[in-house]
Parts: sequence; C-alpha cells; structure tokens
Amino acid sequence: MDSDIGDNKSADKMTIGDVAEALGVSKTTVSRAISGKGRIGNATRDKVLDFINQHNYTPSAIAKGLAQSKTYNIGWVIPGDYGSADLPFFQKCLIGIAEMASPLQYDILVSMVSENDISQLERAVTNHKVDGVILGRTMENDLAVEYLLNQGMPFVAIGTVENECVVQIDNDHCSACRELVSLLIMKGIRRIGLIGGSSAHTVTGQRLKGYREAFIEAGLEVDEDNIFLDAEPGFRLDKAVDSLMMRKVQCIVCMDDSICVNAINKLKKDGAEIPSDVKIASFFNSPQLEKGIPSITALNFDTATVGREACRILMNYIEGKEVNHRTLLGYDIAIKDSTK
Amino acid sequence: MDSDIGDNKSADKMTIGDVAEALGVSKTTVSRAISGKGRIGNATRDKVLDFINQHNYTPSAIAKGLAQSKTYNIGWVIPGDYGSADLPFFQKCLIGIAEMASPLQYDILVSMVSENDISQLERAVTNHKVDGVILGRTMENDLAVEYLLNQGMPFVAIGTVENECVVQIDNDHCSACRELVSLLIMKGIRRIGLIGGSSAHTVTGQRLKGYREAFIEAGLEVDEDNIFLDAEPGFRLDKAVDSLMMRKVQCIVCMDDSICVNAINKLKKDGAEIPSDVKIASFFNSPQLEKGIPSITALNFDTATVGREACRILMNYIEGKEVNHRTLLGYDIAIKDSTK
DNA sequence: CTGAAAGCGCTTACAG
DNA sequence: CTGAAAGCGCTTACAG
Repeated sequence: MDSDIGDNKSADKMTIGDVAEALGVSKTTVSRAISGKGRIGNATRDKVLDFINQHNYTPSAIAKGLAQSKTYNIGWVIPGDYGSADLPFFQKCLIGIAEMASPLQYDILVSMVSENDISQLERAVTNHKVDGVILGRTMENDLAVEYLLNQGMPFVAIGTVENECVVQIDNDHCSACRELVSLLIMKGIRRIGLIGGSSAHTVTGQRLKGYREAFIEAGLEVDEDNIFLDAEPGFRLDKAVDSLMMRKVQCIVCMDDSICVNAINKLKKDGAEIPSDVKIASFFNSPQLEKGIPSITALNFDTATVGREACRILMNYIEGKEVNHRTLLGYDIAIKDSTK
Repeated sequence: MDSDIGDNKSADKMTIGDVAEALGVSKTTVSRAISGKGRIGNATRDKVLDFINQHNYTPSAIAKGLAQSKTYNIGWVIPGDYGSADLPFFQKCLIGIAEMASPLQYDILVSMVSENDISQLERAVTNHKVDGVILGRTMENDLAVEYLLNQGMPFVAIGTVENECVVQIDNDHCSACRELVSLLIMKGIRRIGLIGGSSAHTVTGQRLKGYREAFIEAGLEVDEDNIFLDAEPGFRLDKAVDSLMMRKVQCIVCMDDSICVNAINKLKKDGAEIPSDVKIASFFNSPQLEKGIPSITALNFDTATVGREACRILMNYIEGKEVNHRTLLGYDIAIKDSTK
C-alpha cells in the first residue's frame, strides 16, 4: 500500500537521452547536473535533479565506466580451495572493504585462486573488469603478485612481501607474536612448542619470526625441535602434539585458531588437561577459542579494519596519489585461562 | 627466463581497432573471429586468432557488455553483519558459484546486506552492474526479495520463499531434520530439546517444521516447552540449555553448528557429560563438530553444490530459458558418538 | 551557462 | 565471406 503502485514500476531502461529529451536540454547538461562537473545554472541543475529523482533514473555505471575508461570495480582475491575457504578472516575483511568501497560507488568482484591456479584473477584483469585489486593473502612465491606486477595493475597485498614495489598492509604479526611469547617467557615458561600451518604463506614466516625474537630478546636459545610447521588438520598436527608432549613442553602455541582447536581436541582425546598438564596459546583468536572451556589465551586483530584500510589505500593508489609502501596494524593480547 | 621478456610487457591498451588495422581487415571481421558468430573465412579467422594470441590482445568485457546491454556480472548477496558474516556456508557456496560462472565468462559482484539495509544491493542493481542476482539466504520478510521482484531483476534465492514468483533452491532442511529426529525417536529418545537461531531466517522455520513432523509421524505430541528459538550466542542460549537440562531432556538438538558449539561449551562448564548426561545432535555439520570430542551427530549438506546449482539456474534464467520454480537438494546424516 | 560532436571499445543488422 | 555505419549509454574537450 506504499508508493510502489504508481508509474515507477520497472522504470528501468531510461537513458540519459530520455531525460534530456523530456527536459528539452542536451545530454551534456544532464550529465553535468548529475556529476557536478562543469558549469551549470542552478535552475537547470535543480530541474534535472528533480526530474531524475521523481522518475528515479539512475545512470549506467557500465556506460559511465566505458566513457571514462574505468570500471568502478575492485578485485578481491581469496583462496578458493575448500580447506581455507571458510576462514572467517576473509569474510571479516570483506565487510571492511565493502564499507569503504560502496560509498565511493565501487563494487567488489571476487576471484578465487589457489596456490597454482590464478585463472579467475587473470580473467578479471585481462577482461578489463577491475581498476585495482586487493590480495587477501600472500604466498611465499606468489603467482598473483607476480602476475599483477607484470600487468602493471594497481594492487595492495594483505600480508608481507619482500618487494618494495608491492604496496602492502598487514597486521603486525611479528611484533604481536613476539610479545605474546615474551609474556609466556616472563612467566617462567621456557619450553614452548610451536605448531604452524603452511610455510608457503608469508604470515607463517612472520609469526615464526616473532616467536624466535622473543627467545633471543630474553637471551635464550630457540629449540628448533619445538617447532612444527606445515601441520595439517588430520595427520601431521596430531603427531606434532605427540612430539611436543613427549618433549614435555610447558606450553603449546598454535599459529592460528583452526590449528588450536584441533590441537585442543587432540589433547582432550589423550586425556591431557589444560592448563595443568600443558598450557595453550594461539596467535589468532576466534569466538570458539575465547569462549571455550578453558578460554584460550590469544592474539586479537581487528580484521575489518585491515579490509577497510586496504581498500582506502587502493583507492588512493588508483587515483594516482602517493601511498605508503607498507602499513602495519595493531593488535592486542588476551590472556585467558589456558595459560594460567 | 621464460617468455616474459619480449614485447608483451603490458601490451595492454590494444583495442579491436588496433588489431583490425594491423591486419588490414575491419573491426567487424575481428569481432566475428573472436566471437565465432557470423560467417567468416577460415583463413581470415585463423589470421586474426593467431595475431591476438601472439600479441595477447583480450577484448574489454565492459565494452562488449555495453554493446550487448549485458554486464557479465552476477550479484552475490550475503549478510554483512559481523555476527553471521563468518558463516562458512556462504564461502563454500561462493566456491560453487565461481566454479560455474567463471568458465561462462561471468564475474561475481558481492553485496553485503543486513536485515534492514539492502543499500549495497540496490546500488549494484540501479547502477546496472549485474545481469542477475543470487540471494545467499532468505528472511521471513525479505527486503531483498521484495526489491528484486519489484525491479524485475532475475534472481534465484537460496532458501525457501512462499512465493511462486521466486525461483529458489534449498537444501531439503525439512526432510533432513525430520529424518534425524525420527532416528532419535526410534532409539527410544522422546524428550528432545531444540535450540534454534533467528526465527527471521526462513531456514529456521524449515528446520522446525522437520522437527515437528518427526514427532507427528511417530504419533507423539510435540512439547512446545522444549523448543527455544532466537537463541543468541551469549545470553539466551545458555538459558535455553539450563531450561532443557532442568526439564531433563534426553537429547538437545541444535539448529546449526555455531549454536551447537556454544551449547557444548555451556554443558562442559556445568560439568554435564555428553552423551551420558545428555545427548547432542546438530542440524548442520562443521569440521569442529565432526572431529570434536565427542564427535557430534549432525546433518551434512553439500554446500558447494548449492552454489553451483543456484548459479546454473540463474544462468538459464537470464538467458530466458524455462527454470524450475523450486529445487531441493539432498543431505546425509552422520551418526556419531554424541548420540550413543 | 549550454550544446553539438567525437569518443570510450565493442556488436550487429544491413548491404554487397 | 567482408565491411561501413549505427548504436550501446555515458563523458568531455571544444565552441559559443
């Protein structure tokens, strides 16, 4: 019973020409009224604006883009394998990106890639469907980074890339992990096991670096036998836990929440109590860790802000403004029952 | 050291005109060679195709779209609130959609909406940036459904909508839940509590319906006091668990995995053992449920297939082909330790 | 302050 | 089998 009865039912295919004709002005004038660019009389502008509001005309972003050689799209590149696809990180990031991009009239085009297949990204780029790209994460030898660099396509990488040419943004994983481990060390905990995911992901290297630095800063030696990388949910991870328990570590630090959940399950299965038998901490938080029994000490990052800032930087980059080569975002440490 | 040295460094801004000129043919001919439409001599076609391969020219999808009044984009609409954004369901779906859409040269444009803000979707539609839309989930009074219907924009809804005009696809939640509850009843379990999420989501209604039908089929009465909807992770959920335990239910069924994880934590905190004190089952599976201790009986759906099929249907719809008003997808039930 | 015209990079009747 | 020309829906120098 609202206003959805009248003449506006699918008043769709109206073009700038229709508006111009109806008003007896030129398309140029209509364009100017809408864009706000170029001189135009107030009366004329208002007349046009009123008309398009009442007839709810909306310009085609596609046509506008063609005329300006822009697409008003940014590419969002995330892992498309079933293993890592459900990582909440990327979803939270996306919220931030959309919050930033939408008011600027930009849309987000997703491409799903895997370690050795970036065809969806290539399609988006070669078909000229994006003005810039945000990489959701970076790999050690990243095909996407190489490709985008090669194409001269503006992009910002979420992660850490050893290349001054790559505009990048990252949580300060290294410092965060160093600080968390330092805290443990200060509590008198020395034998700290580390279980991490794929060493192909740059974030793994950053976290490992932080772990190492904490020991070095404390004047201690890093026991390499306490470090297990490339742990897989099924097989390798359980073995790592076994080894670490055998080595009688006092605490197991997991590089991300998914590894942590699995490690906890493994410990439970073996009847090990947390924190009395072994303490647990995670380099990445999640609700289930935070609200688990016991609650788990973990690092907290503001993921939506990562996305928001990545997008802001990309927008500036596209517009040719000067942007920082690298920006680092903060974190905080939540000490919980698992390290008591 | 590969072929990335030569003349193809950012051979970007080549247009169909450049190709035509270089070859001494018309743009029409180049277009025909690429699209495969219209008569063209084999020799000519090959000449053109060879040239564009060697100089890796790729047409602008934007320009092509404008000429054909198409965008080659489909909209993907998902919740953008921080609560539900990280639900793995939507990510898995997206993989399926991308798998289907990408080979057809379609790209995916995401819009994040909330129960009462669909502005991102509206932007995508009014700016003419999508040819069709897939709704990631449906609500009881869905603004997006209403809007798209009103705009005459082709779309398929993942979920259940009581409206013949809405092309929809869904997992068969109702049957799946009925079957799972029937199984429990057949085991002699009669007092079965149910904890569900927002009743604003149509999926909640479907699952509840299945729960009810199981009792009715068994000739039993549904005890409405055992049903708790709109449970929130923090407050309401714990209360629901308390009430159900007080009522001495034999089994608690959770409507989704996130509720289930929280319920389990609550039970642990209270020192209740699963399954000896109370059994647990979930209407939606997740790795952490499956691999938890104890492992949790749950319903399994093939989420990527939902996305894939939704996309296939939309493609047909856009092309004007006849599509089914409603398609229902299968499931399976995994009986685990939590109901032993 | 306003408009005619060319152009963005394609496609597609229409002719030949 | 091939091409000239108009058109998709906008923008933007250039003139006035």
